[in-house]
Amino acid sequence: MLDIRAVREDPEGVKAQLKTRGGDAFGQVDELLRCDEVRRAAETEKQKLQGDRKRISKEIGALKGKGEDTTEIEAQVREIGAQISAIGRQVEEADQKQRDLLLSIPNLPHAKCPAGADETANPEVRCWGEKPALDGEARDHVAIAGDLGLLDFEAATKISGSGFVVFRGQGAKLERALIQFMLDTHVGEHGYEEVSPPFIIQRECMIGTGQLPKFEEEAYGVLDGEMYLAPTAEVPLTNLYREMIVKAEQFPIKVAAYTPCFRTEAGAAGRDTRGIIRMHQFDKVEIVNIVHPDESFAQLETLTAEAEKILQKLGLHYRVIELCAGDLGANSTKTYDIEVWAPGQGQYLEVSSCSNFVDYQARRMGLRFKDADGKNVFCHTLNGSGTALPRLFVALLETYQQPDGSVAIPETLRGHFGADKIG
RNA sequence: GGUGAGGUGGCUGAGUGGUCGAAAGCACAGCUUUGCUAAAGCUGCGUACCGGAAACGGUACCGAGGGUUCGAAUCCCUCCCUCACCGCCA
Repeated sequence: MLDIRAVREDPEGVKAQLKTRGGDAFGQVDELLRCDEVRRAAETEKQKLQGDRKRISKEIGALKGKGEDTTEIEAQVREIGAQISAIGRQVEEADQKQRDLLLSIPNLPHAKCPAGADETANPEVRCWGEKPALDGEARDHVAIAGDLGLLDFEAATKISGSGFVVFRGQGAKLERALIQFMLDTHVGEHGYEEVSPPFIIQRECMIGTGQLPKFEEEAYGVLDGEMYLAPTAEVPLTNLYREMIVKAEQFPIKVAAYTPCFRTEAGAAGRDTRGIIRMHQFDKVEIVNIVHPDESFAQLETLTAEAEKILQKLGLHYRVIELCAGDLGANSTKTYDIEVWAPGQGQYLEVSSCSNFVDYQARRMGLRFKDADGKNVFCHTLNGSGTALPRLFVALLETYQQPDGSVAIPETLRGHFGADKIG
């Protein structure tokens, strides 16, 4: 949510920044400002009337104490009361409209955000490792896992339909080992607090982190839309601090969690249909930071490095790209995507998206801290996948496949997995 | 799910339908004094919004939302949450 004061102060600047995203969000700015003006005028009028009522009502009390007749003056207040409820409705209406607009206007891309309309314009920031030299043809994870009995698509379809998968045997164990390995890394080496949150989420929290109201169709609702299945642990983790005034000494707050993630993938039908690259339910370890506003951009570098560390430890080749303005998520001001190389796909797969939301989420959820002057100021929030599991699983299988059909387990994972190969 | 008790400022905790944004204590901040591993006194100390360049002024907020009333923390209704006991259950 943008700061209405900031929008009031520099409407043209805000519009210009929104324009870099493409789309038509900038058009809502004028509507927002009109609404703001109406709202404030009505608010001022209402407050004046309330002041009158308060004052005169007190007089009535005093007069009655003296036993005087107050019939006439009571009628006067009754009239003011009617005016207050009339103007009060206007205030409410304008208030609601303004809030709706503010909740749907995306964040401003940061000043140096690369220009561009879509993912083809995302610049590569850095690259780690090299594409593995495989003996023979690169098979894809579906073939590899099929031979080893790691994934069961038919069973998943029977249970839940398309877009789901059952991990079986060593596959299920590998999934579990990866979760453990990633959490251990973030908690043990990067100083995160480990969290195990609920997966069913209140609507207010989904609004807080920005999944709603804009992306309703992407979330699984339960209980008639009162609750939602978590689309990412970002939602419960960040909302841990909703409606709170944290202490500046707590910065940086670092929390990590494993959760399954549920997404309808509305609008993505037909994309990435082979294998487990795009699922309605997938596992992910998420890392969330809450920091002082002065620190957030530096912290984004740290957080991204922490996510990269997972891939480095597993010896997986990857690249980091920065999202251009046109590809940037609605809530984010700056995002790095980490893409791991998957030899069987012949392409890089996004396994992590690391974003700085500045105060956009904090303002939505009322997450503040007391600054040096004792003022309540909105924190900055960041998050990143650390990392998404199915695609990591794909990269692992395809990178470490052996000519004999087995899959080697990288050194760093053997402790968690309990073996040095599958098959 | 049932029954009972509660939800007041950072915490504890008073509160009569009108002078209550709310006593008192604690905590916290500043000042003063005496001095020494502290004490006493004084002062200040909620949040949001509106107006204002600012100083400051105003309005609202006593779990949430409705209602009664000229006027509600205080009366009525609904809901939520917490605690206790009971029932059920992984």
